[in-house]
Amino acid sequence: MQPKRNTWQREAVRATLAEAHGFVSAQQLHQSLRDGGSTIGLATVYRNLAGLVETGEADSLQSPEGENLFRSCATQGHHHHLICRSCGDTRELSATVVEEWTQRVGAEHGFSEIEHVVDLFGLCARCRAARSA
Amino acid sequence: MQPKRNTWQREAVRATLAEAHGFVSAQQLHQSLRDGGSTIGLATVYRNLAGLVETGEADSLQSPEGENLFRSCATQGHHHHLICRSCGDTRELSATVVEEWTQRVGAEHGFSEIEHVVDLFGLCARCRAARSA
DNA sequence: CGTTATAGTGATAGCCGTTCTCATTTAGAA
DNA sequence: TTCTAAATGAGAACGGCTATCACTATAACG
Repeated sequence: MQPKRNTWQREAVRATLAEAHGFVSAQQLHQSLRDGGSTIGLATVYRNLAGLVETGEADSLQSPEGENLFRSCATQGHHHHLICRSCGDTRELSATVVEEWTQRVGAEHGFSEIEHVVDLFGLCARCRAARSA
Repeated sequence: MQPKRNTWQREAVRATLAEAHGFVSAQQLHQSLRDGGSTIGLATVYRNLAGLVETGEADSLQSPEGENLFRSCATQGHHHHLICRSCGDTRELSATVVEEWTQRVGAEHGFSEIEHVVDLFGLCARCRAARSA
């Protein structure tokens, strides 16, 4: 276990991430902080985000454009997301079915160290209503 | 409909992609072509790959590292992939379990038009053996 | 308290995949 | 053959991210 010091930068990243409504990019987060008067560096934002992901305090996923997005995580442990492609609203999902399936399929093909990307994008009820209005 | 001309470059990309065993990056494909004596440019490889994806002749997905990978598509219609992160060898999967799960979860949360990204990355038997040797 | 070792920081350079630019080439129609 | 614009290719540019390294400040210890 590496030593971890408490810095105001780490806390600032944590706080700003928590304030964000959905998934945010590291750069957006950095900009928010700078806009708020912080002198925090971009590299530090990246480092702390990576740290938060490692400890399970934050989630990360790739946007379809290949950018890494982050979100402060409510649920501990492994889980997936259902994301509204219109408003970005996110639901956290746990999916035993999927976990079992990945393991089984991996084993059947002789693959090990299975990593899986399972994210659902859809249109939430509110956005669907708004669109048809 | 935009005009499409037939160039030897397009055909070369198609052919080399078909020869590849699994998912390949644009850069790898370009390198293969150059190694084979072709004078094709990198930008052209990118352009033609994008074109093939658009017409459904090729699949594309993001690796966990954020790189775009391409593959000439055997199965028509919706399917998933199990990909060796070392050699790129790929198995196409159909997964009724997963399809059902996505629909159910979407409905439970009032989401519609569910799109899902489900791709598995692992280490195939051959690469695992090679690594421990 | 003050001292001190070192984890953490921040500016910036660098890396890597991808896209853009633009002069040149060439497919395909006339 | 002639013509025109789609397509090409070399390299510049771009954007996200990581590495570097001198400096700062946390927190353990005296």
